[in-house]
Amino acid sequence: MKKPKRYLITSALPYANGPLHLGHIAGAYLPADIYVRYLKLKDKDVAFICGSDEHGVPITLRARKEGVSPQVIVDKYHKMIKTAFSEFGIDFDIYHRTSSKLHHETASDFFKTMYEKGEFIEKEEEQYYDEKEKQFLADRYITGTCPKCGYEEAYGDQCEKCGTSLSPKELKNPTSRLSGNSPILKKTKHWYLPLDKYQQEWLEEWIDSHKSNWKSNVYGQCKSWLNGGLQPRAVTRDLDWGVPVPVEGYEGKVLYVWFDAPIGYISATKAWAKENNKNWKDYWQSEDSQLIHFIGKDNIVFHCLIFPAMLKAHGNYILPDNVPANEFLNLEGDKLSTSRNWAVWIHEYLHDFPGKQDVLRYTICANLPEQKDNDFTWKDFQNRNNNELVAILGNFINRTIVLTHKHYGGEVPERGTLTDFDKKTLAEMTVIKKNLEKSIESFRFREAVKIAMDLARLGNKYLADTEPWKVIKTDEERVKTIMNISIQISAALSIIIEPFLPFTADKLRKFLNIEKLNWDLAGSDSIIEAGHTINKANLLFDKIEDEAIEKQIQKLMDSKKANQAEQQQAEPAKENITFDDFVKMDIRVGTILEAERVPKTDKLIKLKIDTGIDQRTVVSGIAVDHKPEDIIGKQVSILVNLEPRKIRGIVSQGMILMAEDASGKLVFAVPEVKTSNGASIK
RNA sequence: GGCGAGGUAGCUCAGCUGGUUAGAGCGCAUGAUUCAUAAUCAUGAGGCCGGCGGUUCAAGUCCGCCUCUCGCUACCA
Repeated sequence: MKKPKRYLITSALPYANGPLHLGHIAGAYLPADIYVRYLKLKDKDVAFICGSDEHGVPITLRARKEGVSPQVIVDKYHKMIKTAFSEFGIDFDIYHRTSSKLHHETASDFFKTMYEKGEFIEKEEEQYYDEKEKQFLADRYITGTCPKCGYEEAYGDQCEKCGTSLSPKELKNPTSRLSGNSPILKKTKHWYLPLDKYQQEWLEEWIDSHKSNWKSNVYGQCKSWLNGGLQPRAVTRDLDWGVPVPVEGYEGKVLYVWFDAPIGYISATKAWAKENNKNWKDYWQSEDSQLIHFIGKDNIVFHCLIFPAMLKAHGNYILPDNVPANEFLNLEGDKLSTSRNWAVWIHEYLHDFPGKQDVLRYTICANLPEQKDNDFTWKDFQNRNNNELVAILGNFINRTIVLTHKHYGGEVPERGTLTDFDKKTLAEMTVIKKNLEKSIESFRFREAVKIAMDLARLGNKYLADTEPWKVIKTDEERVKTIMNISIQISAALSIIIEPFLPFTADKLRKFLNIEKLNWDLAGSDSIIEAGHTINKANLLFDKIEDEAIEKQIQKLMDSKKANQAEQQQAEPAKENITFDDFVKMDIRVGTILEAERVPKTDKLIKLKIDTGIDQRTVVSGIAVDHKPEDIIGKQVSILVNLEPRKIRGIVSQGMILMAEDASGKLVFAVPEVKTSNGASIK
């Protein structure tokens, strides 16, 4: 493949609804930053683009809950996220935002072009409308009684109590969360992106063409979606927070956030180009540019299927050359979770470990979930620091600088005749540089960072084998050569660690008293000339003691405890009902006569129950905790006058009463001693 | 249940289109060494490459079945 003239690198836009954590960094930001720093060291023309995704319903809901405008929410998190990135050394060329005017214009124009080309399908449907607030209601803006479990606070898209996904029209007694009134059904028009059509026309073929150069997890995910058959996807929705739909007569509609967010890459590029006297079209609309999206696996469908479909439908745009999505990073064996506070927050890390950005960058990089989910532990963080950064890299630099000062007052000595071992070592440097390039260019960053450390290992080995501290007593000339070469290795290190450890590289350059050097110099055997004076060194890395690590682990244990406490807290009682309401329920004692798993389901068991009144079939979602053969003959409590319901094609007549704890474990609610079938429970 | 990704040394992972005694880092053991933050260097121990069957002269690598983990999805009143 021909070399691209310029690179357009994007990292997933973080949602401006919470702070950044470890998982974000590992997924989309650190790999991108490493890649970009590498390209820039090679003097490539690169635009590294990111920004906050500031639209969408969760932000409006949070705003409403906190009694402020959505803008206040996004301003807060945008600033927080931007600061965290910048302090952590994730060096975007621009960190833009989708609430900006430029973005609104860009997204609006993008839609308009597609609209005028007739790319969209129009559909008119009935949707709930709040007459008082004069607006259509997004799914999350409607609550009502869940048709399945009777929970009264179910949302329009999902019942939080029973987990069922719903559509607003299924809710009983729908209520607007805006005004508290009952909404009415009103016709509304929306535009859809015909992904099914694109799939047939070119999308599937295009994905297939990337089978060999995309990562298997990425390609596999795409195929999974394509096999399921893509469906037209609504581009617009009725909401007041977002980019307004630029069609006359359709005020009060905005672009769906999935549509407007990726356009954020384009608007951010425009903003950057303007500030830097560049032409944004060179990056987005020129075939000799290469577009790469760095994302986490949750974003694969948007960046590999939907956004390319948008770009192609719009016309003129290039499509991504690669989408190196990472899997997920876990923390101490558990999934990262914002709501459960199971995370390492970047702003907290920066506070707890000042000046140690590179230690975390290194640990994350060495553990990047490139092929599969991976685990971050604080113990590993400490080990990586103490046994690798301190012992191998920091130590080599320190040895070299101390020796140079001890014998030569900090002046780089002349090199004499090279021995075979010298030559071999210098040749090895070149090999390391080449391997490193190969790894980075194929997005294998954990391998890359290991190779970079190999250069420091090479340095330590060189010193151990040449023993300058011994040779100085017998052959002073020889030691000059040894130290000269050690200095060259140190200088090469200052270059090749820059993508991974930019803060350390900077420190090292100060020790060596040099400027930032071009990548290709790393393969040279004389980066620093003899006679150059280096500075005195302090330490590149400090040891991290057990206490610091224990403190972090304790922090996590505390949030685990807090979560458990929250889980154990019983839910508040439901609204009072009358005795009449209660007696409407006919609960009986019954005996399980037969039990068998419902095929092709995980949870369902089909039961035959003797209720005393009759024998009937009940389907129950208990297979996770109970085996069919264990429960035959068991007495249970059964609600017998529940409306029959078809589940997986089987008519279920009634409901077995179960006690469910916070973890979801189910146990039977049964009579204390055996009693007769049909006995009434009241 | 369907789809996708994984299951390789104590731990974290490489092993590309099948080819000589299966690799790395950390950890562990032994030895060497002192310029260096008790850091470094060398050597070594440690693997029925999740299980079973098949294709092949040859399989960690290809095919089938099973099993476990993760994700998406269906199901749960």
